Amino acid sequence: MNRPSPTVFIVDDDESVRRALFLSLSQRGLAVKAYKSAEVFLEEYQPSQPGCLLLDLRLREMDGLELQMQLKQRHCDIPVIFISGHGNVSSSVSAMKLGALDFLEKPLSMPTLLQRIEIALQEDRNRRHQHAVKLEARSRYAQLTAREQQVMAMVVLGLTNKEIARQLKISFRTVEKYRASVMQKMDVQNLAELCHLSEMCGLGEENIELETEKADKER
Amino acid sequence: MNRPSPTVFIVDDDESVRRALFLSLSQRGLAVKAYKSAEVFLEEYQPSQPGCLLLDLRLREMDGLELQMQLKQRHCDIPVIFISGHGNVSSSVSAMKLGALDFLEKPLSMPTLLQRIEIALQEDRNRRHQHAVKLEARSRYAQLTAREQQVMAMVVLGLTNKEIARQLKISFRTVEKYRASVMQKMDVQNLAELCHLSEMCGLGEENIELETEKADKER
DNA sequence: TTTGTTCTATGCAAAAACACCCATGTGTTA
DNA sequence: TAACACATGGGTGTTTTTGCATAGAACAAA
Repeated sequence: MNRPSPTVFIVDDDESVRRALFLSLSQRGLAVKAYKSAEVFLEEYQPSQPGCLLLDLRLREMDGLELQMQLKQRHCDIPVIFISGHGNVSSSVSAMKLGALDFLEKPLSMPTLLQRIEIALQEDRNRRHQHAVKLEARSRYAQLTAREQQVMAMVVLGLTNKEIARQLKISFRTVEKYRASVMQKMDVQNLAELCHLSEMCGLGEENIELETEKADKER
Repeated sequence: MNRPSPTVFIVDDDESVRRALFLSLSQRGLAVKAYKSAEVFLEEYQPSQPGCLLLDLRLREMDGLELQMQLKQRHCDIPVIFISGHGNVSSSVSAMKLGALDFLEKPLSMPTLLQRIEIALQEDRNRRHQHAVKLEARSRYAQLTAREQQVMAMVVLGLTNKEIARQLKISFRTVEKYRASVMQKMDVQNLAELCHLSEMCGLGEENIELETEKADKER
């Protein structure tokens, strides 16, 4: 697989700004792509492409905040640096509350911008790594059968095979079987790793419904 | 133990603003305490006191951002709502990056303010709950002996007693003993719970140093 | 219809964890 | 010195987990 190099995406409706940024950033060895509107960017952007987004607050049709929300809705968590000529406090606070990494005002100081871009690209690497780990675990989890998912959820809660068997009203030995399948399919060597994976990726919280433990006498 | 009711702390150097806010908020049944400077607040504030902080950006000596940083340094994570008469984008962005919950501009809309205060108080409850859980776990962890902490770290990584024994160059039986102590002192019933606790509270990542597993032949 | 997957159940044996009991040596502290 | 906490080792026995092998019933897909 080829690793695309991180790209600085620019969305600004001012042609001269786009050109200036494009030149300065390219000159420093960064890959740059510029768009004149949020709509065009949304159309073309591939979430698999690593990078960060320099986003102008005020745009013709869809404005910067709206684009940010759209990206959020589509679960694109590319780091966003807002850039604004006539930004006010209210919009900058909204942007930050929505998760923007930074909010810079024109005229831009090139050293500052470059530094923030560095931070944003690093943040992107971190997020992508986290995301990859999560995806990998989720894909393995998806390969478990319904029963196996149930058993896994209970195992991670610390129930013993016998307790699980009672809850599910199946044989103790059958639970052992499922448990072994889970360990194999999730590709973990021990309970601790399974717990770790489960916590990291928030797996299995949905399909458990425990009875309230009536008589624990019969073992 | 008596549960102090959540308090809205106000730090503003304008006497009339303090009085106005005090009155409006008290009227709505909120406990309010007002301070005329960051210094006085820092002096009097007890981190154990639940609530939120309405903080004026511009103050005479220490300004709002400086106070926010001071609080952060002292690990007080009281939710902060900034209030500013002549705030600019740059300071509002700094405040948000430092973790402020919100940043409102004067003149204040009372319904908005009340709504944000509600959010802040809820956030405070959440943070305090999290913090209490963490403290409880950490205090139990602190009662473990050095050896027990080492063993716990390895157990949570999924090592078996035999593997741990090899790493620490002590007897397998001794490890069993430590492991049992850990489970008892940490007050958990099974490995899953211990892992959960450890992940939640970031315990034990410091005192492990594993060898690189040379020959696994001798068991 | 055959093939494949899933859910179910069981037998057997080894490994691991857990729960009691015991003891020794080495410090620190009252 | 006596009491105490800690690290260390061991005995014995139970419970739990794990690995491997077998196998029937239900159901869906080829």
